[in-house]
Amino acid sequence: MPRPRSLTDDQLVAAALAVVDREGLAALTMRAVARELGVATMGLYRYVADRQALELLVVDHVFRAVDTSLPEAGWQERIRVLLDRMRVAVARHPAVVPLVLRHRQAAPGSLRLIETMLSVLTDGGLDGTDRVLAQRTLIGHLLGFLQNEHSAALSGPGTIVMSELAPDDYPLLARTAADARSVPPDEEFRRGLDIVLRGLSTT
Amino acid sequence: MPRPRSLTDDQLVAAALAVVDREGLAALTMRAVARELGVATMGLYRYVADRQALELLVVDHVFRAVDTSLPEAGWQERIRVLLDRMRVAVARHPAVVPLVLRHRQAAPGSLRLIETMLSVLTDGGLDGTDRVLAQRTLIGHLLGFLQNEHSAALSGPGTIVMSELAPDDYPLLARTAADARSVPPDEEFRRGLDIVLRGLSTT
DNA sequence: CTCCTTAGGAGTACGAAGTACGCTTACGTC
DNA sequence: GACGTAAGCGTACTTCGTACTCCTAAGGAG
Repeated sequence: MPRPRSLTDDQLVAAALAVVDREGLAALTMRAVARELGVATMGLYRYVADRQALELLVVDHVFRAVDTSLPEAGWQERIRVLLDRMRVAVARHPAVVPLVLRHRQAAPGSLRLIETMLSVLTDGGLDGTDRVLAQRTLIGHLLGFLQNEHSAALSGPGTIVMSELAPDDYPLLARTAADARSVPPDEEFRRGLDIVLRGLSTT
Repeated sequence: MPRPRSLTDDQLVAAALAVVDREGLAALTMRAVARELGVATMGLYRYVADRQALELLVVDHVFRAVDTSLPEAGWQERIRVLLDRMRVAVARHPAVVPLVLRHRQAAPGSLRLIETMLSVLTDGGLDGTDRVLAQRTLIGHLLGFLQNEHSAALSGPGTIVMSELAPDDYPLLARTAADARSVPPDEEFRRGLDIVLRGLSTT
């Protein structure tokens, strides 16, 4: 009956991601997104309650992009595939990592992923608090990895600085930082996840 | 020769923590900290370059409070003790978790902790990229746990909401969330860390 | 004891960001 | 073709971080 809305959620998210990908997370302001859409600043408030709601839309979109169909394989391999897809989905927009950490619990799209993870873990013979712990540990590992990667990538500047620290004060740190520079993110994630999965298997 | 500074770093940090503990992280503004110290807002800039520097002081203080002397025990047990001390140090000021995540790499006090961790891992027979991965995985686990705990504690409101989801749509999630409510944070951390340590041992 | 150096301290002000509020306008239905 | 409901816009207020300026006072050197 009334005038139909002229912007879809997808358009909002696309505009927000465009701003973030181009200018970084700090540039994600209501004004910037509105400008990106060719709309007045306050026009955005027709579609989202506030800035948090906009951020949540973005995070939800990232999670929804993850395919939850899994191959026929052992449960560890299926967990590996699922978590790696999540990692890759976030890595497509590196600057949104802090948003993902802040809003993942409130994003409906993440519930589907958790449910899928739980079904795989159940398949692996886990239940009760063991299943709770396994799921939390796996998600925690992903969150920790994203955080690590975002603020201190192994092959990034922080590692270089550490590798140049006075070896007298921090002998192992300087040495280890040098070793670290050759480990790419996907290898770091895969091998780290293998450690966790090994721990889950040998209960 | 000139007038000595009248505020110590410790006083700055104490004021900032007082504000954060009392009113939450969002209340941590230059104005609020200055008021807490009985000083003009701009007076703070005599002691810190900007707000980031103040946050860094806080994070560094949290890390410095961690005792790095370790008991005579197996390397896994020493790792457990060290990481649990880090967890407890942060848990004393729950609202600073986001600050810790943002600034840990830049806080000098964390270097000492990393160095200690590396020495224990070396004792456990790890070196090269294995040592890199072990250290990253353990720190990642801590960061992930802190993040989990901060934004979605197992015994918190988010879990309750999930346990009340439509069991038809999310059967495992609703069930698992109900199981989760009985797991206290320290148990979650200990058992999660055990999983990782098991994975590190059975290489 | 006095003076000089230098930091401490206060106040003002500006730009950026979130967002409340009220007016105008366009769409879909009768 | 008229009307009612939202859409869309512009203005303005509030809260922050922080640059700038001026004044004060501490404390050592003579």
